[in-house]
Amino acid sequence: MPYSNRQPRAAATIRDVAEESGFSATTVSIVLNNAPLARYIPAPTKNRIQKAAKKLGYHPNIFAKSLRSKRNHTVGLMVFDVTDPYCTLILRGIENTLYQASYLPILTDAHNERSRFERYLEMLLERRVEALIILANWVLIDINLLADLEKSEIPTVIIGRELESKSISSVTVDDEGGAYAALAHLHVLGHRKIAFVRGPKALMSSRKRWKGIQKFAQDTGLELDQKLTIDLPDQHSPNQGVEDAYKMTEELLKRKRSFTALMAYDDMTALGAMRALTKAGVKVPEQCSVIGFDDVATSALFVPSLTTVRQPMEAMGAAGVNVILDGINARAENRKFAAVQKKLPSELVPRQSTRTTGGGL
Amino acid sequence: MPYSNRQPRAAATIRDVAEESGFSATTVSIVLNNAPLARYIPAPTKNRIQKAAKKLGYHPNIFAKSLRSKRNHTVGLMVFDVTDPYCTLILRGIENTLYQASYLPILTDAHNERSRFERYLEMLLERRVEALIILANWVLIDINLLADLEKSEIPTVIIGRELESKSISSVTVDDEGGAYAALAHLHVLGHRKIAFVRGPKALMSSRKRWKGIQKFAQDTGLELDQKLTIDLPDQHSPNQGVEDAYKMTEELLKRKRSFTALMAYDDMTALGAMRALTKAGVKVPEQCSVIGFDDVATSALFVPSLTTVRQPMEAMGAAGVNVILDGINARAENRKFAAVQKKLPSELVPRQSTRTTGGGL
DNA sequence: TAATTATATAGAATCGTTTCAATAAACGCA
DNA sequence: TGCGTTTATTGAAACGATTCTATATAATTA
Repeated sequence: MPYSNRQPRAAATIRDVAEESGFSATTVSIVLNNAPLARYIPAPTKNRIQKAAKKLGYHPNIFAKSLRSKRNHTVGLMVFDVTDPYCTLILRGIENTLYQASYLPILTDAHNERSRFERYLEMLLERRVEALIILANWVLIDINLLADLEKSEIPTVIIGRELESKSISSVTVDDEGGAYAALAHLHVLGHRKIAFVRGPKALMSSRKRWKGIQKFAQDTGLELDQKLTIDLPDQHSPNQGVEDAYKMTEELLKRKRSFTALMAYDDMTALGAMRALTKAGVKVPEQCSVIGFDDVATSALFVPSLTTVRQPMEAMGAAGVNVILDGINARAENRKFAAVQKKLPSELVPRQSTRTTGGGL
Repeated sequence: MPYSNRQPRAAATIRDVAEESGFSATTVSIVLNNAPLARYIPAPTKNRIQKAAKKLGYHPNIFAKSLRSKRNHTVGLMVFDVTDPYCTLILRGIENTLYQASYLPILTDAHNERSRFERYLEMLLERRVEALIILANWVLIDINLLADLEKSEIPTVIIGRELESKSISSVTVDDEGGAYAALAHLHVLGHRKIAFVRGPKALMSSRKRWKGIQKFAQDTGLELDQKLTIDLPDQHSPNQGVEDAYKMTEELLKRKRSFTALMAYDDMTALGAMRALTKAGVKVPEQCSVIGFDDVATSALFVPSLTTVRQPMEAMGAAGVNVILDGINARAENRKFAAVQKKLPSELVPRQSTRTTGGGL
């Protein structure tokens, strides 16, 4: 019968099972939860109770259960923008790892808005989620926001952004190393005149990547030409990322300073840059190599496919979950638990958009 | 203080607020919930209670609350594959609409696996979500699965797939009309020899789109060349979609039968086809126009950008949520509520990948 | 044999709310 | 004045589980 006009006949309670099986609610509870005392209960009793439970289609009322036990096997998941392609694989990693631990996430999306973040945080805390996973794909986390999180007093991890916090864990990729490797890749291919479309200065990851670039330059004596470097605006948002990069690259081209390779802040930026180059008649990779960062899904599909530095997104999601799971367990056992800052290695993924500077322009 | 070694001092209860304010728990409850009886409570009393609640940082225990009221303002959200780019905007629409109604979704991802679907469904029902939203981006929903859903007896909507069910609602795009419009677009541009990479036969949307194509052919006398039609395999999965389409298009090209336009089942398929065409030396759109369906994020970024039929994804998500919200409300007021099948219009988005067959091959 | 201890089960308290039913004062009006 | 409302507030029951404490029998040990 459709739910439309069904009489919501009360679901079976533990007392129904007690009655059906001929034992008390206490015994039923002990058996069904396999509580410590269950070891004193003989098999026949257990069987009868289990049979009764099955017959009645008994499912413990989770509210009652949580009310007593103060646990609900639920974590809060706050994304700053689900439509950012950077999120999806991380989401997958999170979901998958939670699944294995029989936890379920409540999904919220801050839309990169401060007020929305706060409202959602409040909602999640009211629901007494056991932990918080923040997927900080973008800017915006200022110091106060961090304070909000710290006072929440439940295990919290931020994925995708480093943090100076004693109580909040984080999982990030090795931005510095990744950028270093990317530049090394271009260098090995013979590129010396390299343009950079840097990320917004406000972003920690942007600063780290630039640090990696500087380090490589220092290590090898490569000259970083100021005139070939341009920054994305600070109020840059991930979805207009391509658009912004397009404009910045046009800007760059106007300077009439030749380069044989372009390194972009991230894949979206690289895609925008490639578009601008193509539009300007510069062939990629024949006349100019392009390299990105992240390895979002689109990068592999593009023509030419984009050489990039892969963030191990699924692994990052998984690592984040494991961190908070540790936190939850520590808490349940009344142990101490210190926040951890994990940094995962990146991986260079060479594809079609980069090649040796042979004929070059 | 970090949560690591904090004494989890009990949160304030309604009785604490009662004591602090000098009224009974009953009165506090009435005031704080603005229950009907609150109209008899004078302002000064209300103020004192509210002040006390604020002072103690009182948040009602949601488990206790749900235990009594049997409501939890939570819906189950089952996605068949989050990594499918088709999902993201729908997710956004769902999230946004739920937010406005102060509902929160529990996110689950079936990974296109039957067993995982079942396990998650069970978990969601155990948590007594008030409704179910299924984001069926892909195949796999066989008849039994539908039965699973029907017996759940809570408002349920499937987004992205039509259904013959008296108790389950659905929200879909007008596949037939969309495909009709797409073909019309090609036709207007002068294309007559048109190749089709059709979706898996098992998919309802695939069948509908083909129906739209047939209808257009019939209406205009356009000839559909069997030799220019090829099907994606049934066990097609969204992420290998591009790969599959690539192979299928190569297959098609081997037939050595000329065509000036190619219509793909969806955007991913179109992207794969474009790649194969480019690889084979066929220029898009100069020598061959390509059109997709869906308008996933990547389509606008591609070079050339992909002409496609946009599904109003955010609107679909929103519509789905509104359907189940109606169901929830009907249920709360003990009204009847019939499942609805909504079909939203699509929109043609002309971009660079299609043009008139002027010089053509 | 008596005193323990292990086994098997149940009654009652508890978790923190909401809500039913009750009570008492103040008010309106015949 | 008296009686029915309206206003203002509360104690106690209920929601459905878990768990503490108690009890009775059986088995073991001194």
